[in-house]
Amino acid sequence: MNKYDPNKIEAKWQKHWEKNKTFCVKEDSKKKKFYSLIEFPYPSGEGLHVGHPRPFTAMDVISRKRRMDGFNVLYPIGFDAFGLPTENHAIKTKQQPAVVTKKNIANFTRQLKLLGYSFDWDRVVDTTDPKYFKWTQWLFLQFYKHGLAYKKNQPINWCPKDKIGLANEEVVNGCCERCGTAVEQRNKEQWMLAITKYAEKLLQGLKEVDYITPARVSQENWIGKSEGALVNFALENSDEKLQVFTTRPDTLFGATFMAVSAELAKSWLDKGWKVSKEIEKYLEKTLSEQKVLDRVEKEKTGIATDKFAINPVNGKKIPVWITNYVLGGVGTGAIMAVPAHDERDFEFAKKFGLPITQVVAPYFYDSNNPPRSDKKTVKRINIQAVVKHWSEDKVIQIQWKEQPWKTFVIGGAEAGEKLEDAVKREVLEETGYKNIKSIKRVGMELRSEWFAAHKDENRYANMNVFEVELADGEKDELSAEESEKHVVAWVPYKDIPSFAGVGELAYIWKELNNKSGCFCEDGVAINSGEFSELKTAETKEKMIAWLEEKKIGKRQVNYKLRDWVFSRQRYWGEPIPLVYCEACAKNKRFESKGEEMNPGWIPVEEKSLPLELPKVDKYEPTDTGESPLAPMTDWVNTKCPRCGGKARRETDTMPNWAGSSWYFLRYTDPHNDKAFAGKDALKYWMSVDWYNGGMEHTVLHLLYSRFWNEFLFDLGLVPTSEPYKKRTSHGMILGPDGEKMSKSRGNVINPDEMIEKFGTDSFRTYIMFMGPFDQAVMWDTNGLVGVRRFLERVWFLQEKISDSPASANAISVLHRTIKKVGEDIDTMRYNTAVAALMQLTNDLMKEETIDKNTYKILIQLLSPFAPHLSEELWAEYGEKDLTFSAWPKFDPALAKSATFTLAVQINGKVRDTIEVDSEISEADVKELVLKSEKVQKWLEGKEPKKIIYIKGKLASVVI
RNA sequence: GCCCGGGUGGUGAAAUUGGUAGACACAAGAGACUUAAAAUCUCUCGCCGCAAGGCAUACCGGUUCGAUUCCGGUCCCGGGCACCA
Repeated sequence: MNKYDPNKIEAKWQKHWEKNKTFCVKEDSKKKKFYSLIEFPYPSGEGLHVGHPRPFTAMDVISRKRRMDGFNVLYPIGFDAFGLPTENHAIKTKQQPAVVTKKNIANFTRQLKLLGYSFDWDRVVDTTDPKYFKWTQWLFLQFYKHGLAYKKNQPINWCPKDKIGLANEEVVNGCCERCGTAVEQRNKEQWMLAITKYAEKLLQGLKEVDYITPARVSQENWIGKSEGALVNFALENSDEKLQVFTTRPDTLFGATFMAVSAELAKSWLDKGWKVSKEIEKYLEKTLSEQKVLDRVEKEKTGIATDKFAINPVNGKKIPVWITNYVLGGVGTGAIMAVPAHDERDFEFAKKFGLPITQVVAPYFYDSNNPPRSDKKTVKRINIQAVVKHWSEDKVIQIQWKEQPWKTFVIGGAEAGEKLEDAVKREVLEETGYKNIKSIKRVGMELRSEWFAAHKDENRYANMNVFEVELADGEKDELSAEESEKHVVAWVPYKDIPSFAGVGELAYIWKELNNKSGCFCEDGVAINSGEFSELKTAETKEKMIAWLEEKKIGKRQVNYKLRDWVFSRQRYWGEPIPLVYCEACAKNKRFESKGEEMNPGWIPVEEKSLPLELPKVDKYEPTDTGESPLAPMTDWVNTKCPRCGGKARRETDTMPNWAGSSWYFLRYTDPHNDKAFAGKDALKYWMSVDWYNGGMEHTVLHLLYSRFWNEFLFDLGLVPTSEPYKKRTSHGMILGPDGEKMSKSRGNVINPDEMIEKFGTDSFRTYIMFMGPFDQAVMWDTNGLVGVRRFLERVWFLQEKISDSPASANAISVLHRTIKKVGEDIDTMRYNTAVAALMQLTNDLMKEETIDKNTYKILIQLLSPFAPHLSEELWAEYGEKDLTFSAWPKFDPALAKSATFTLAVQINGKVRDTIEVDSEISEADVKELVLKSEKVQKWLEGKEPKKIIYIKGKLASVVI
């Protein structure tokens, strides 16, 4: 046997796969397809980062396993190569970005090939290749023609360092996502894509796909759908209305003031509203503060005005305030403030002494004693008292004798009785304590419903909770009647959450500790006229109906999602293929919706695509925010494709996200020059069966590419509305110090070095073994040593191969491993899959000899992780095409072992283990267990109460 | 603040319809082989204890014969969103 020499083996098989085009696929209607996708890398000058191989290897393992499962697998690769780092590097080194890109792609390709991935290298795409971006431009024109692209002058987020406009999504905490520089607001004409038109579709589409929860949730949050109502408030002494959007129309009765944004107030000023000097000053200050984009929560400020609004539901006059916490760009720029049920309004009302009116009561029903539909319901006013000890940190717990309840002091208020008096009376009656120091309300008035078994009726209570401090321990004897019903106990304050028997316990506990005084959840309407005692959902519906009937409001759906700023003022991106023609603007002869919306903007003719970038020496970004293409008059001045007259080109380029919004479609037919992809290819391969990528792309890239795909689906150009069936995400690989890898920290691991030292197979297997795939893991080169040892052992096992049949134990372990590895790969639990393979290998090492068949199955199971070593050994034993060999079949009968270790528990603790026959009967187990010396010892001659037998696992003796 | 994750040996981590906590690896220690080193192999390895046994899955309580797993509460860490009305 030769020594295991990974470098030699790996080079050999990589050449073999390349020469034979093993992983290049064609559409084959006879075979089921599987399309696995990774996010194509940005080919930076740094070369491959050790983070790349984690998702790449993971999906390679899946792809290789799917091939062995009989699927026709497409696993493509490409390069997302437009973008800032390359452009900046090119500027610095005085090269053409195209040249730099080419070099970087070559280096990435070399590195990726060293990793032995089963990519279809015939389908490589490069977003900067004119043959590719011809279709990116063509697709943009479809958006344009269908009226989904429009030009808009609006403040944009400008990064002064990168000299580039940013989409809202690219601004993080008021700073540039890429470089961290504080973002400024600038006015600029920008091309926009109307992604908001697809908000509902993008939201609904999430229901039919299998995305990991965080990915789905963050998309939902980003789309930010909220349903509610628009309500018009009449202004006193004016014909004007003040319109607000609210998601809580059910709280209308609780609106005690109006809050408007500074922007809205300013617009009133411009219309001639006369205000005091103070208000003028306040507006000026607030507006200038809001220009600075910082997302940190500010101290709430505000100023009262001379305006009053009329609350349409109760005719009450309520003041209009200008505030800084209502934003101009959100909703209508004004709100109705309901301080009892909105934290922000609450905070503001407290600060300025504005009235707070409760109109929603927290609602609870006791799930242990739910109201019964066959019993009558009695309405009552109730009180509960949390009675605190005069010197210790304890409260009274009433322990009921007839019911399993442990409650506070609880009772009813009699007709006309003041609630505080009821509290005093009940405390005296139920506990005997006489001297009360203070009584304070806890939380709000609430509603509670339960079945009162002792009275055989349902109770619907107007419940009021009080905190009662005793002055001292002086008390009366309890009446015989009371002491028969319950026991009075003092329990530690912190044990309150373990009380039982009241539905509202959690609410009381929260309010006791955090006296916010504001309730923002659903409940029951109170103090709301005809709507009182209705549940929140029902109140909303009825209120909207009422508003619509009275013509003072209507149902409204809002989305947080904003349209996509699609212009960039940089060189290294796809030119936007539009020209501006003044003559055509005047003629008003529009050939598409886009031209109607953007008069004078004429699409470049499709036959003249791609519109390439001019090759020039100087393409630095400008400080003015103008595109570097703008001064290139030779390129800019052109003929109008419509009228032949003078025209100039759009000088903005597309954002980085454009090319990556449809690359998965191009992979299905990458060389097509008649269409972005052929219908048959799309029909066969789409949609992507499994897409793995970084969490950082779950909002932007995922949303944008879904948007493009859904738009193309509506045009009938792609076969499915959702592009990805399944989406998963990998955790980050951290440096050996547990920090994010970065050059400045000096904790960067170079994959080339690792591969040279340990071999690709060890590297791949280690990356899969490191830890749970979806969690961040620390790099540890020592771990790589361990994996290399494992592969050495697999290699060494050849020595043990003989003609004698496999032992029963070996067969059993082998079959359990077949099951485990297959299942673990399918669910991305790679770390335990590798552990199982190690276990099997260790077990086989202990065998005298092993048979060839067992060894070959081990090789197959290992092959997705360590394909080179596996191919070499597979060939060694006279086989061909490991890639397409059938995945080993699990046989449950063979996986069974003859005996198992029975754990014997006594009162839940393991006291003994006995090796027993797998087919042992329950009766035999019980007999055997009782014979055990250890059990005898613990029993001390007594009879066990019972013996529980869990088949194949354990017996539990209860004493 | 809200929404997701997560908290288990010296380290990375295993363990799901509730059933032997620590699989698999790393590190460490002891030994074998060797002139020596590396490599390899064997053994030990949660904590306390000579042992019997006790204590251990962030913490407190509950349900259960039995809880890392289920329920209630508390604390801490990571990620995302953040005056969205």
